[in-house]
Amino acid sequence: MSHLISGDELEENDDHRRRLCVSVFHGADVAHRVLGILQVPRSGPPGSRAGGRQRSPPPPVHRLQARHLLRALQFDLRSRPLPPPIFSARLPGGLPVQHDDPRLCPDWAPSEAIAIFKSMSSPNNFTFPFLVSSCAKMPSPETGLGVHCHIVKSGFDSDIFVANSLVHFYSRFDDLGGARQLFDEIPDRDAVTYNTVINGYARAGRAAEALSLFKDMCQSEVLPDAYTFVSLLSLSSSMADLPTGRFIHQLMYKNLPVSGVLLKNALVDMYAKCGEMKAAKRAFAALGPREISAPAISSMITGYAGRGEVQIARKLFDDMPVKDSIAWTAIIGGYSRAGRHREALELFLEMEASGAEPDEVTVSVALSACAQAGAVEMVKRLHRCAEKKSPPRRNLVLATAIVDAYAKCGLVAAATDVFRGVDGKSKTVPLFNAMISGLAQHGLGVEALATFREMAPLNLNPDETTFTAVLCACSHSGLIEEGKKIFNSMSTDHGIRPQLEHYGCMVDLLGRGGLLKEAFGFIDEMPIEPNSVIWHSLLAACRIHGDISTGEAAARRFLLLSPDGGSCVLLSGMLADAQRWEDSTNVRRLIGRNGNQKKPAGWSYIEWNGSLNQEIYRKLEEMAAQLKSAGYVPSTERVSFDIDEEEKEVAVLHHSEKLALAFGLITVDPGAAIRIFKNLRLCNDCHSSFKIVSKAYGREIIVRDRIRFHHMREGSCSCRDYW
DNA sequence: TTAGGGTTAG
Repeated sequence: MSHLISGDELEENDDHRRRLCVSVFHGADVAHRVLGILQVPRSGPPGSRAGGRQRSPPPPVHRLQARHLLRALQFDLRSRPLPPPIFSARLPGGLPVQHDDPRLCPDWAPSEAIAIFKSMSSPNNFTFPFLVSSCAKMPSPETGLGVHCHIVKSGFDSDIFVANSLVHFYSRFDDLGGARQLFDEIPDRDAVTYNTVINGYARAGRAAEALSLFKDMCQSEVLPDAYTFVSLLSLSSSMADLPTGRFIHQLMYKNLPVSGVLLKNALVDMYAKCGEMKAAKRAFAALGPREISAPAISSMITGYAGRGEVQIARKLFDDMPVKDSIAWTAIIGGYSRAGRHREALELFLEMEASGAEPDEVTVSVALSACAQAGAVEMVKRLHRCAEKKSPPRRNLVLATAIVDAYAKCGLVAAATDVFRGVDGKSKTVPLFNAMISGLAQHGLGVEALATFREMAPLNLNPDETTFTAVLCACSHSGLIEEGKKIFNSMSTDHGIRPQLEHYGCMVDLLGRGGLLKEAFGFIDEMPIEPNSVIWHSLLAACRIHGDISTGEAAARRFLLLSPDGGSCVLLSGMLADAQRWEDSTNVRRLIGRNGNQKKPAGWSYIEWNGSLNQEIYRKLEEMAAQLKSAGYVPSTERVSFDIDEEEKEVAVLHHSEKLALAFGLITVDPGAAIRIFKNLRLCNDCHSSFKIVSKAYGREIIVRDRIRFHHMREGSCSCRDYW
């Protein structure tokens, strides 16, 4: 189309218009342009006649034309000839891999499709499926709900195609109740009807309902097809449920030839997600040369990375000549899940440099790596990047990731700003969870509870994660009564049965608050079996409060569940506190004999000019001495055994966080906070010496340890020495 | 004398 034709000209020249409509068959990109030229008039909602009563309305688009346009707008890969393979990759086993460009799907124009519909003279049962499907692609369900009314009024809802598209529409907007109701009302359900609802359940993780419906389907006249199996395999993948996945595979094997790229990919994905890489590799090898595509490779990357085999995943990734954003995200997420956050972030930078466009999932995954690594400057950068591309106030996935990352990096105020920037009505449960949990980590219990109370007026139902965050907030801030009330309200008001982690929070809450006997009784009355973590938590509380008898009882229960001696350093430390040196030594000997588990090495790091420096040890040996000469006297009157993770370190002076602090004192601008990230818990000595330093040097020090944040200023800490 | 609905990878 070398020149543009004005809408007026077209209205006078119907023939010309028809020719344009025919050209629509070349694809939706062309259709898009045609629509721009046609300037389809805006009109009222379906069912109202506002559109038809406009003054001098343009001639309505003929039904046939509209159908062609609608079809073109829905044009997707299925109707395109398979493009030639554009690259080849190689599996570790040496299998050649070819890939078809998966990103040929043109821009969607659902709103234009709807506009076309509104100008139609008489839509029929062939029109509605297109229309409803367009409505299912809209950001919100309003239009589709209007269309549904229109369909019911015009009686087309009895058409199976129309009904199926409506079932899909409800399912897409997560209204599975609505979808199921429609499903139940359809007298002659076909495979598509079943598939649509099964897929809806599968995507929502409602495995039992999906499988039960599948069973109904098998017992009915309707036979499952490839679509059914794709959904069921996808369900097994997302739940990492290997037995179910295998069962589905067997059924498939008996009942239909495994054909079609999607089904084969789904099989690869199922085995990969279940960590069954041998079977995944077999399924991958069964792909034809033209079937090996980005989805299959991405599944393999995720599978290998998930098992910690990052090198194999990396090799697969490196061999992809064309890497789409999903493959990039898979490998970045793979490094991050393996704890290699810094490499994950380096890959993200590489992705940007390569010209590939990170999408919202890529940015979220990178943010999560930042959050784990404490990469403050990178979070700020990603936030700026998101503001440009898809502002978090409207993109809830990004908003949630940013709130989480800011909070985990110690910038709780920045997290709050982003959270407040999201319109109340748009806020989601995960967003609230990120915010509440962030406030909890910073010991801002009152603020966390206030945020929690904002949920009910917005009709948001807190989930398991919300309660974990809220109870954690109570625990970190010593809000015992509030915590108890909220815990009890879980089952009475919200219908959520407390899980082990919630019981754990309660034990922590009671224990830290000194209610050790109550905590003990609480554990004994738990309806689910307590694990060693719960007893350990009580043991830790007993040590804080110096309650040896309860501590010994807790230690006995702990040992029953964790006979390798695990963290009995706590008990030994507690006995040492009580000056029962002999007992303490005996316990430590016992640990020496049985406790052969490897402890992670302690590390801290601090960001300097935005770059992460994990090798501060070497760099900072000299700095420690300098710190000492500046008047800092290490307090060694209580060398705690609680610092089991770092017991190999000879002296508390050499704790990595102290070195990081020394480095921070020298390198961080006066006036700016010194932010330190530590993988383990801050020990007593470091905690008290940091407070001294904050006063002596007039610096704000923010430390993130394994459990929470400590904001230290003027000689005191935000945790009020309660952590 | 047709056409239309539902599926895979982070």
